[in-house]
Order: sequence, then C-alpha cells, then structure tokens
Amino acid sequence: MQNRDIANIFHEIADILEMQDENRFRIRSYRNAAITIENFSEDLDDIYKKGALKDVPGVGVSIAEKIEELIKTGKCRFHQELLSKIPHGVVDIMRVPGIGPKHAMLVYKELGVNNINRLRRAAEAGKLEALPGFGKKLEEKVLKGIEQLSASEGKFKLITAYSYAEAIARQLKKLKAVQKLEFAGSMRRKKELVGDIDILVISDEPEKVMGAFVKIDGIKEVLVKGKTKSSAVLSCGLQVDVRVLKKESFGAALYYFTGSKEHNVAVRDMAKHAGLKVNEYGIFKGAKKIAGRTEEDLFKALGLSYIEPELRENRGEIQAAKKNELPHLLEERDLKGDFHAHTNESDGKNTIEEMAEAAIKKGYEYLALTDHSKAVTVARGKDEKELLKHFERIDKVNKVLKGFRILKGVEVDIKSDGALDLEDWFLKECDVVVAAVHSKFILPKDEMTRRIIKAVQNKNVDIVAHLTGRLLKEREPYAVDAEEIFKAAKEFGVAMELNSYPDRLDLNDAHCKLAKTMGVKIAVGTDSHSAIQLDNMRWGVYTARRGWLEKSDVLNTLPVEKILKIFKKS
DNA sequence: GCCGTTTTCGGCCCGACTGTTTTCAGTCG
Repeated sequence: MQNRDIANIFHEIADILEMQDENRFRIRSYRNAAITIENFSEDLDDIYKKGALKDVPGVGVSIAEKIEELIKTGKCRFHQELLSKIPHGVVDIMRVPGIGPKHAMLVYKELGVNNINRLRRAAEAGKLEALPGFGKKLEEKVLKGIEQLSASEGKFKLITAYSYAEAIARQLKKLKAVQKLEFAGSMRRKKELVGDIDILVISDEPEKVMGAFVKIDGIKEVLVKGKTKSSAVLSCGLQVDVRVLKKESFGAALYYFTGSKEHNVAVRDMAKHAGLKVNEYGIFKGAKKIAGRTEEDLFKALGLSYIEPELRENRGEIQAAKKNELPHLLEERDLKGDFHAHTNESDGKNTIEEMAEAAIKKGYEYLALTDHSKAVTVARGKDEKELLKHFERIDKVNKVLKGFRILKGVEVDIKSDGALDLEDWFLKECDVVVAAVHSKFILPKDEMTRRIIKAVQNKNVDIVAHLTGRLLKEREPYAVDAEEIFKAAKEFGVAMELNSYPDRLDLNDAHCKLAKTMGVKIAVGTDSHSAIQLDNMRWGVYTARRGWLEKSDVLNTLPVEKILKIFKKS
C-alpha cells in the first residue's frame, strides 16, 4: 500500500468526521496525518518495518495502529465503519465549490443525494431551494460549481500557472492604481503543481483594481467580487484570486497568503504562546501592531530568521529559524554548468555549436552533451562507434571555445536487468556518464530498485537521471525505493540528478531533502532537447530550494576542474 | 487525536465573503 493511498484514506476519514460534526481537533489530527503522509519521501511500509511509525509527526498511537492495519490488511475497520454510514459519493459532493460538510450532509439526509450527479439533478429540479439554509442563489451556485468542477479538475503545472499569472500581472500593472504587485500562495512557494493563482496588490483605490481585474482577458467567470478581494476562473479552468491591500500591512498579507496553511497554523500557534496575534494585517501585541509592512519585519518580531517561501511547509523550517539554522538555499547564479542536454545527434533540435553558444550566454563554464544510447531507438540513440565520432566533433568545437568546455557525455540506458546499454571501454572515454531508465516502467519495486542499484555500482556511472520517470499529470512515478538507491549512490560516489524539465522535476522536493540528509550529491540538469530549454534550470532550482538544498549539496556549482576530478574514471 | 522550553491535561489560527438571515452559519483560503 502506497503512502498516497494511506493519505487518501485519512483524508476520507477526516471528511466523514467533518460531516458528522465531530470534534474539529480530532478531524484536524486525521487531516494533518494525511498531509504529512502524502508529502513523505520514505515509504510508510519501510518505516513500519523499522517500528518507527510514531516518529512521524502527527502520528500518535491511534493513527499508527490504523496505518499498521492498512499495511497488513489493506483495509481499516474504522474507515469501513464510517463509509457504511456515509458513502464515498456523499464525500465527493464536498468537492463542489460552495458545498461543505454541512450542506453535503443536509442534501444526503433530506433528499438522499449520494453523488454529484444526483446533486445536479436535485438542483435542476429546484429541490435544493426548499431546504433550510438553502435558497435560490445557493442552488444556482451549486449548478455552477458542478460545471466548474469538471472544468478545473486537477491542478496545473507550475510553469503553466506562471505563464497565466505573468500575463495577468502585465495587464494589472498597466493601471495607475496598482502601486505594487506580488504573487503569493503555492505559486510563490514554487510547488510543482498549483491549484490557483494568488495575486496581491498595493493600492489606495481598491475598487479600480477590482473593477479592472474582473474584465481582464481570458476570464471565463467571476466567482466573487468584493471590495478588496475577487476571484475569477480563467477559460483554462485555473482560478485567480486578487486581493488589494494597504502598504502598511502588505508584508503581513504577503506572508499570510503565501502559506502554506500548515506553516501559518504552526507560526500563529507559536506566536500565540508568546502572547502575540498574527493575522493578515500584522503582528499584534494586545491592540498594538508591532509589525506588518514587510515580511522581514514580521520574522524579526516573531524571533525567527527569514524563512524563504519555498521552505514554508511546516517541515522543520520554523524550528530551524528559531535556532538560526536555516539552510542558505541554492540560487540559479550558483550554477556553473549543466550535466544533461541533447543535440541533434539523437533527439535534440540543435547542433553542438548552438548548444554551447546558449550555455555560454547563460554564463556557464561547461555543458555536458549527453545524447541517447542505442537502446532508446525512438530518440535515435547511438552506439559506441557513432558516439565516438560525435565526440570528435565536440573536440573540434572545444578547440575554438575559450573559457568554456563542452563535456563529452552520454545518457546511457539502464536495461531491464540493470546492465548498461554501452560497453565499459566506451563509458571510460566519456567525461560524464548519465544513466537512466527508459523502458519497462512496470517492474515491481524491488526489481526496479535492484536494476538501478546495479547501474549505480558500475564504476563509470557518474549520475543517475530522472529517478522515478514521472511526468506530472501524465505518468505516475515508477515504483522504486529511493532510500535504498541513495544508500548505494552514497557508497559508490554517484550523484542523483534533479531533472529540471518542468514536466518532470524528478527528484521531487522530498527526495532532495532525503538525499541531502544522506549525504548524496545532487546534479541539477535540464535534460534540454533544444538550446532554449537550458532556461528550464529555473524550475529545477525551485525544486532544489524546496528540498532545502544549498550550494554545497549541488555538484554543478563546482568549477570544471573539480568536476573532472570527481568524475575521473578509476 | 496529537502534543509538550508553560503542559501528560488542556489546549488546538484567523478573517473575508456570501447567502439567508435580522445577528449569523457555512465555506473558503
């Protein structure tokens, strides 16, 4: 049973308890546990075997027992009992915007509505209007909500959200009334997938900003329009929230609306114990406001060092900030090169020269060209002989480049038994060997893990690329024991790639943090298939930052001589 | 149901907007 499945069950337990109007703190416990589990990089299965379930934050006696039951039997009696009272479909109803636990329970009890389809029929028949607490407007809202639900199902890749958000920001910034504009929310925290765009604006004329926002290009429907807050849905299904604030409280609002919710709750809890109140207008000691203008002021007032947005997930950053032990996060300008790029030799678009030129423009000292090996036929992979010829061409280009070096590399395929697709004598000739899986994604976890570890053990391998093979919103990660592979990587001095391709971001943030604590070096690479894609490094750096990585954790912050020494074949 | 530099019991974040209501409950972030 995967972490994801266990988390889903705890979410559902929380949902049902909510509908039953249970103690809200009990509900929160299940919710917290679910959130922790879905973000956990280690498999609960393994933690259970180590007997360490209760070390997981938010997991106590009761939840640990349920996890054990789920791992052993695949089921949880408590969950089943709850479901016998309130079926799946009723819980689903709460996904309709505007419908919460109270309304969902009401329509189930009064009208027997037990799924979204029936809810729609009931609304269309005008049956909701008559219910206590409902009315004509709420009924209309439900119908709209159901429509919206199917349109906006799922989240958006960070890169997609950015492209929409930046377009909206450009339009809003044209207004004189807009003095300052910032993105907040999960987008500012650089989560790989985001559910909506949060925009904060400083203005003394909020009506003008609200008025202009709801008329912006690309808006399909306005959901809420208030004095200082409006929400709208774009035709792509992405929701945009805009809030207008005064200068004096902008820092507090930016902090508040950046989240995460879990981080905010923990910080406000801490502040409360210190006799302070934190809200989106500032920090208050009694009635007196002691901070609010900037985020820096806020952290100071809270006795914390500044926490970068990417870290605000309540994963230990608050404790670290108290002790002034936060990491100094990686920045894009720390990077001196890129270890993963393709040319038109295999499935890339550009030539050796064009790729080098683009890397030089980025200010890099080196770029590894790592075309595919022969087994990856769809990518026009090459054999040893062909790649040697390719290397000769690279040598020629290198001769005329000054202060820059193209590293001769390959992305060698890891075959299903863990053997490499190219012979050792050839791999020895390479400056950089990147190894990766490109086929048979469906192997059982232990086989896949063994397969990759076997590649790690090959003396010529320097980096393992895109460990889980996931494609965001398209392909699930394949089953693999990251911790075991990191152990091997540490032992054999192999680096793990953080693939910056915006659809991959593989390793993910949790993997990065785990690798760091295990002392495994990370290579941030773009896997570029064209010159322009070298700019994708940005997305990898964001994920690295979310994974607490510092300059010293990342291999391609080193100068080329050191890199060559590290990669030197023995 | 979880948790502990005040605690093993008594706490557990905070405000805007909406709709259905005449003062507030529900939902959302």
